[in-house]
Amino acid sequence: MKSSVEPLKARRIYLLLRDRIIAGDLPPGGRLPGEPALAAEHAVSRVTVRRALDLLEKEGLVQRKPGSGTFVHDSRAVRPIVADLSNVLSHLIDMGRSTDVKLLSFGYVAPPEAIAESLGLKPGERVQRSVRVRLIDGEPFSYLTTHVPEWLGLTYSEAELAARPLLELIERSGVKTERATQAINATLAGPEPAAALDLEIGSPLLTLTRIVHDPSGRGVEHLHALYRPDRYSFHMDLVRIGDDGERRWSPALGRPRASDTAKIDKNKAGEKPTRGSRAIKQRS
Amino acid sequence: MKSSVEPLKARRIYLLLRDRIIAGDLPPGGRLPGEPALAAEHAVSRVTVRRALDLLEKEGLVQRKPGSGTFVHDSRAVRPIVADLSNVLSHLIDMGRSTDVKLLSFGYVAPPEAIAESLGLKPGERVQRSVRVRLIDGEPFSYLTTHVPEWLGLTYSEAELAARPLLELIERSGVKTERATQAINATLAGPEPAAALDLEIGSPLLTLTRIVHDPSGRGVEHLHALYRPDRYSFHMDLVRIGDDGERRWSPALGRPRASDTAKIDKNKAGEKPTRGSRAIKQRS
DNA sequence: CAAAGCTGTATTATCGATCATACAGGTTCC
DNA sequence: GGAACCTGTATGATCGATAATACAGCTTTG
Repeated sequence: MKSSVEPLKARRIYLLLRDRIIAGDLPPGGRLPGEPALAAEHAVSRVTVRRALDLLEKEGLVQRKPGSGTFVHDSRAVRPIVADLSNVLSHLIDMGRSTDVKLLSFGYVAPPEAIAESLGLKPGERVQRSVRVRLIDGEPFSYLTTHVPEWLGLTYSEAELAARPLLELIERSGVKTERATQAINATLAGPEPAAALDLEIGSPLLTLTRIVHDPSGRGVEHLHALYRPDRYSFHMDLVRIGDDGERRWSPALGRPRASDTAKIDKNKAGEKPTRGSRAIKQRS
Repeated sequence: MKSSVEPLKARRIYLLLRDRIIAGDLPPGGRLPGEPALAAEHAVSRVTVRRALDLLEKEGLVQRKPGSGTFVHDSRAVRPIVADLSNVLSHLIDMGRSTDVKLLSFGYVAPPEAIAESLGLKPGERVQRSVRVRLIDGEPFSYLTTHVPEWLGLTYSEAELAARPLLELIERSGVKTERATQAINATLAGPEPAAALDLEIGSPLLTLTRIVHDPSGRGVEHLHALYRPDRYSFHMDLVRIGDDGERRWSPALGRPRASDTAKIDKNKAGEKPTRGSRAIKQRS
């Protein structure tokens, strides 16, 4: 299998430029540095820069004008979904966007040690492992791997997992969930997540690891979520707390404010604002 | 300038394996899949897998035993620093670790449009831009770019910025800061952050963008922070809120608990990804 | 108009990552 | 002991991304 050697320097430049565009660092409509300048900046040949720009153009992020320059295309194509800290997407649903879940894998396995430890399992105990992909408007944006102790996983079926939020199933079994800890980090896309999220291997991803505990402190769910950063990000409002000598911030609680939800998806179908429709809150 | 073509497939596999090890997916002390298996899994030749393992071994993350296998080195290598939501590092300092700040760049410039907008600046207004790197125990872990309206930036000197927290300087000028919004995301390291954080270009990074407002809602600081995910991550405790039909989480307030702070970075692992000089050959 | 800068296009050459293959020598386990 | 793993090592060939260079045609600017 000879397979292809991918254009990696070029792709990297593509990704970097793409990031800057999405981040708004390069103003929409503005001109980016000339090809020779970019070549020098990244210490590559102009040919390579050219290939990166080809990709950007093919994705519609950029428009080239011969003799003039290369410009950031106005229609800001990609704006991330906004989620608050608790990872709630309900306001998305309120806005009439459809989310969907695909179950990629389901089964009972021996857990990796780190997961066994975080769930407080005894050696030898097995877990239910599931991998799901969440879509919004048909596009995948998150890749969820969950591990649940076997005794708990057996209280629901594969079909139920595909259809209903895991947390709901857990509670249905009588387990109370009141506390959780989570960590947010970044990583690179491996082969499976890349395929599921429609990304290149090596693309950056946001990660969220959450461990849910029942009132006794026992771990009942281990969630590992990977998010496409161009389609998802965490937002939060902060307020100052502590005495004025102390420079501390604290998350502002309460429902997402109007200004937050307003940021969602600017140009995509300016639907009616906040229809109090029924909620199919899907979440994990 | 021919310069080198980097071993990119190999490096990618290296990064992916490294991630899995750090994440604890591959249990410390455990054996990883054989070289032929890894080669098949990533659809590359064994030689390439080998190169990835060479890097892991050189960093001490892995130990190879001829005839037996390749094992995850026990000394739990790199534990990220834990920060709570408000991005407070004070507990680190409490623990006797030394943090340091290096000022890389300081000046007054015309802001990118996105920043001007977020700070609510009038067209033509200039901003003070600074780039700083934060170190812990001598190792860089975050790359901070701040933009402050010119009128505010002029109230302190470059030397003061290098020595004192920006927020303190802002308050000293009489501006009150009570609210902020922030977003967390992921991206890839560009040339400058990569150099400053001692990373390869294309490494994954955690990003934090925070905009601080004064009581009138005027933006007074735009902070863009990049974090090395192997040295820094966000942690938080969550509690359930809402009526029981509602599956919502809310961050638990209060100071970081002991169990959190205990997780901080155990032993420092070494060696930057060596990879020769190449690259940053600025030829402006 | 003319200079300067830009993108489009073409050609040639190089170099190194990667592949495919083979064999040596150690370990594990039955 | 011996089969079946594993890592270590060596080899030659390939192939494609990248570099270097040159020139065309267009646009902008003074």
